Amino acid sequence: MIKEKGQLLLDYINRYVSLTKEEEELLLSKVTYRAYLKGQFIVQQGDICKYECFVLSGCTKTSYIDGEGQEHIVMFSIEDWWTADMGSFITQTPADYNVQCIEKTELIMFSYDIIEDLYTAIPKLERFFRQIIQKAFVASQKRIVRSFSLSAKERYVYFRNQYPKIEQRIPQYMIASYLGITKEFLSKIKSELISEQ
Amino acid sequence: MIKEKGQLLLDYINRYVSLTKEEEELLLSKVTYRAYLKGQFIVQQGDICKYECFVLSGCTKTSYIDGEGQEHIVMFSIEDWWTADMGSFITQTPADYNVQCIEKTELIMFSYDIIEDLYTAIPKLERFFRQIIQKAFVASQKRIVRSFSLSAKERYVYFRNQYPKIEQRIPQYMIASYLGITKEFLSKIKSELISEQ
DNA sequence: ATAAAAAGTTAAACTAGATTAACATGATTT
DNA sequence: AAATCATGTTAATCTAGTTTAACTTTTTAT
Repeated sequence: MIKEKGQLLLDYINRYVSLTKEEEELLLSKVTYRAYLKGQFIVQQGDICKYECFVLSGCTKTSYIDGEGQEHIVMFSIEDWWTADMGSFITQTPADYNVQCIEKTELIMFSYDIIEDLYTAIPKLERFFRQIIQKAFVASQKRIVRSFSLSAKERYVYFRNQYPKIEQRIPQYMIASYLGITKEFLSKIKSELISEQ
Repeated sequence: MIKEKGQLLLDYINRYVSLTKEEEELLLSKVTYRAYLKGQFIVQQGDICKYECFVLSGCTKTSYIDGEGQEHIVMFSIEDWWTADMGSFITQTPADYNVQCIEKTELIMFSYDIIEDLYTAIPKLERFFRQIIQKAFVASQKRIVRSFSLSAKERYVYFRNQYPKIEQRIPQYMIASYLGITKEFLSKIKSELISEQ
């Protein structure tokens, strides 16, 4: 299974660094393939997050339940992206977030216990992860900027343009949560956008 | 100069990885010490950001000027932290942010042209930067969560508790900008907090 | 096919925070 | 010491987005 599915991961990694055949084999021998059903949790708030996961197919949401029991979605992860509670993973302390599948989702999982060995055996992976985390950090900073320099409507239009494929696959109330607004207000925004042209 | 000032940087790095004496010397021979005056810019919106900077002393703000000419502060960096426009640095494209000193500030600068050589010569640095960027990413995600699950007053109280030292050093209108509110509203929040007890 | 549950819509009343504007205090320069 | 400029305050008015609640549409399960 991992042989067959692993190629997608290798292709992805090789966009950043070039692994030798031996390194590729070693890597695939250390990671785990797993499929989750829609609704299943990869991480639950309070768990110790044991895995960094590469998404082969499907979609997950990373969310936070606040004091009033309200869910706030922090990110979606689709094919060719990563999912985990990074904070919990790197410190091995209880997770702040839930990671839940909103479609049937296939993952390749890097466990905490083996990732250090992998870094030692394949130093290029350290570079690879540094690069993708740098990109994730930059994206996260840009999201903060958008959250205070754009109105809700502008953020929605930005989201729709940036992630046209995601929008089709996700219920609207989750998009509202990701944008930091209520589902009612998103509904209003959408009807305004329609009547605008 | 770098000999004398560099020890702070080495101490910081050695909290994450252990460098040999030779690696320490090589590192210090490749980086640059520089002092900026209050008000000077390290990066200006539109520049290509050439340096990742470690802050030895002083304080910088990283901010964004929006379409209406409003400044939005994305982060402050003080002693023992980093400053740059990471997005511009990693892609060598024009910066979205200004990085400006709000005090006299001493830096150690890692230039884009030498950092790749350093990674090659000292692979441990790759690990070091991976680790600090992971931490920065986690902090950035947490800030997004706070921005939509806390009120302005709660965010201010959080900031005050989290960064008591920074608050004293920074004009209030910059704190308001960082919190994503107007200076007038922060003023109101402060007077409410005083009358509350 | 039907019922039940989940997701989306609309509209009225409300509130956190913005805007405007006038004033107060403090710091810097001459 | 006065003048200027940057920073901070207060209060009235306004608005983007929330809340509540009733209703409609779509999806899922039986």
